[in-house]
Amino acid sequence: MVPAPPAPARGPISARARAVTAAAPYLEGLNPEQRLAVETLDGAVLVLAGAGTGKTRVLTTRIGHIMATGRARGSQILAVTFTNKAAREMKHRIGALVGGEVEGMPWLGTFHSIGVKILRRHAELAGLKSGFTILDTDDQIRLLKQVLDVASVDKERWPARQLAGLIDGWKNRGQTPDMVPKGEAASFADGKGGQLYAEYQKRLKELNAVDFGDLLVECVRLFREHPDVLADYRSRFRYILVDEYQDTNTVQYLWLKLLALGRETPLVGKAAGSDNASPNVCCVGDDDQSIYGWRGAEVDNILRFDKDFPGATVIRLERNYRSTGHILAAASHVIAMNQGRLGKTLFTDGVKGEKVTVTGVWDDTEEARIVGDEIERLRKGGHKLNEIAVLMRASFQMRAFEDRFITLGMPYRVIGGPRFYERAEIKDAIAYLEVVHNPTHDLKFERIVNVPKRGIGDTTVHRIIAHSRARAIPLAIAAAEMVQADELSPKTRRSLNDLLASIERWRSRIAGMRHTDLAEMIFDESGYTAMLQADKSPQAQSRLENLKELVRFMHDFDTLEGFLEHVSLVMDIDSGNDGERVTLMTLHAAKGLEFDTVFLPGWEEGLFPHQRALDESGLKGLEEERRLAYVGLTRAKKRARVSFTENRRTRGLFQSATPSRFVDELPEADVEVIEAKGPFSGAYRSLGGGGGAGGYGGGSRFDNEAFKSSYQTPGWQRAQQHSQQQGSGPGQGGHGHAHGAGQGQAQGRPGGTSGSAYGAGQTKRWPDKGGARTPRLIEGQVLASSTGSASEFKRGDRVFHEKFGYGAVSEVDGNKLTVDFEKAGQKKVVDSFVERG
DNA sequence: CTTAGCGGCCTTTTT
DNA sequence: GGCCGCTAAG
Repeated sequence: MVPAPPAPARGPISARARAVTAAAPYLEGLNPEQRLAVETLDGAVLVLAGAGTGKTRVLTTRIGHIMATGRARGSQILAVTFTNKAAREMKHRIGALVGGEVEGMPWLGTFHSIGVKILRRHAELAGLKSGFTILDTDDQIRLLKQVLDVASVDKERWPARQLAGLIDGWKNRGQTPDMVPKGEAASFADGKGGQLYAEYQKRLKELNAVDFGDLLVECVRLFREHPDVLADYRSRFRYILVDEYQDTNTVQYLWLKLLALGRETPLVGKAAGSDNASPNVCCVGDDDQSIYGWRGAEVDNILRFDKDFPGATVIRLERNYRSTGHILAAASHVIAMNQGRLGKTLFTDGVKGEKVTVTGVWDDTEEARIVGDEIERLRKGGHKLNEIAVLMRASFQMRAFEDRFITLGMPYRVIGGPRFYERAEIKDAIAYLEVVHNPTHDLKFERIVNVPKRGIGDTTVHRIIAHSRARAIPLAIAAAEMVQADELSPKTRRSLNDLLASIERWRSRIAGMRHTDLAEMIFDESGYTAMLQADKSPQAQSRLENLKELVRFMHDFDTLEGFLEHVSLVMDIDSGNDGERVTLMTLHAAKGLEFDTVFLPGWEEGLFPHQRALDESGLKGLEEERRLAYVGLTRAKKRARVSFTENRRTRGLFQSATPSRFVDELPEADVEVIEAKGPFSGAYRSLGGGGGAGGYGGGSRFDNEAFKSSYQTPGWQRAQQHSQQQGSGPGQGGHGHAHGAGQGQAQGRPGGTSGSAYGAGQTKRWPDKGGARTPRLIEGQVLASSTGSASEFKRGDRVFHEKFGYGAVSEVDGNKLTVDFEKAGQKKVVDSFVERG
């Protein structure tokens, strides 16, 4: 049911608020709805903020307003976000608003960071010691493996990962081992699922550790079991604000309800306003942008807000300040196909702007090519590369774009690859630091005990673990005891002893030297740096760089301890990633961002909507996929470019694809069909042309029939011939090597190489250079022959490339090089992307 | 203890 | 087609 439109602010509240307004410049420039959202301070408020309607501004202004009106001090406001990034942004903006640092808001943070804060204060009540450690996903898996071992579960059939997923899911729903539904608990390891979960929790307690899920589950338990503690927080938090409410999962929801209402169920049938606990809770979100159902988010939370908080004020922000008319209309039309939504109608006063374009192409290579060409064109027209993004459904799609951009010399950055703290070398490094800081951190100890390899293998580790279990002591102590005894072979014994001695030695230096120097010392003396230096693989270099980056980052902290506390929670680093670059990322990663021009490739059935979402979640899954389409479109300020391929390469082989149903859901009036200008566009062109001008003659414009028939056209056949020639042609064969998805290259190239090395205006375009020089046109080659400047490299030079590693130059053409990479095969690259190897 | 080779998996991802 | 994780051989 769609809640009634918001009633205007009433009585004394508005009067009071208005009185303030005169002296509150921050309220100026807000539209009426935004202002209402800022000024409705009493009771529960749900702000439905459509894409680009000024959500963050409302949230931050509201906080500023609460403080400015003296209703509460910063320390009495609880403001939760999902990501550290969002928390940072909010802090920053409130700071700008209030003028000054936001030291006064200790309770602004992520659900998890606030959860830790609360748990640390009452650790004993939660059955923990105050210095408990927080396990990351890696530690979690490690621990689960041990649990599976002890229970002698076949790890082949029942991987620890899967159990981790299940436990995560249970924790997301706030279920402790005894609360897990029997059927579900039985679904793992022949009915042992529940037991294993219980065992895992027991081990966590023994280790004085919690995982991410526990930060909330344990908090909820604390609140339930200790009403006095809950009451304390309830009186402390006069105002509660929640960002991205549509993304909350069940524990977060319970957590909030306990804090806001003091109980988990709303008063049924009671007059809402009479509840003098008066939860001043304000949730901001957009049901249409709920795209995290698969990791436990419950859209229902936002859909039933007014049932949880009877009498809640619902305010809709529908005035969009981001996108031009056609884009907004297209997005709205698509999202309107969804059933379960609260319903909003976004509008804009701005210009209609350009229509959303739809282009069908032959395959992913051509798709990347037309996108690259268009970006080239836009850049020449003065478009900022930072204002361009390519948003895709799945990360494997990025490959084609990266390849193409490298060929073009187009600077790009990838967001959402493996993040900094997820890289193996960083985890190793942090594990060392953690062990030095706290030698009883068993999982970290286990991680580094044989990295770099020092002859302490699985058997030894297992014996240490067994010993530590038997005596209920930490691994490091167990190891020390075993070194004293004659348990181990002399070699192992010595090696282990050296390690333990080193740890002690480093530990004794904590107080005496700068933590950054200590870190360097540790990486050096442990042999870790030496290991990377000895590593000839192409990634080793950037790994060393990452370590340096880590040490640089440590400078921001005063102590080792401070640094470690930070990283256990914040798996994120703000690295200077500046410079003009095109952004490549997934649709998920794009939520909350905006760009002038947005490319949306891969709109094909099976990929988007993703087949798996459909199979596993049916209509619900489809609607979430549709919301993803909505999120994608609404990222665009001025230009949105949708494309789909007719042939998608999956698992190495080509499969013909059908355009996404979402393409058909775009409203005719706001869309323009564009022909691909490449040589492979025959099929689509025939469709667009054959279907009548515009191609919108009712029914599906892109359905299978149309495509089937187009397969007979000359264009298609030509294209097919082409692709066959290409497939076997030189320079194409290299496709598919060495991408090493996520090998620390996630940032694209490091600074230094500049896109400007690639002279604009020198590019000759398809297809004018036809068969004159080569019978087959191989992409990249035309470009390769067209640049004037001579390269500093010559045939036979050995070079190093950030992404492809080492190789030898086999051909030089202007500033384009053909290089035979040792690992990656033959690639064409721009010389500015390589250095002498 | 290390390394090579084989088999299974393959959407999205924060804390 | 490629990567990760595990197992079995050296």
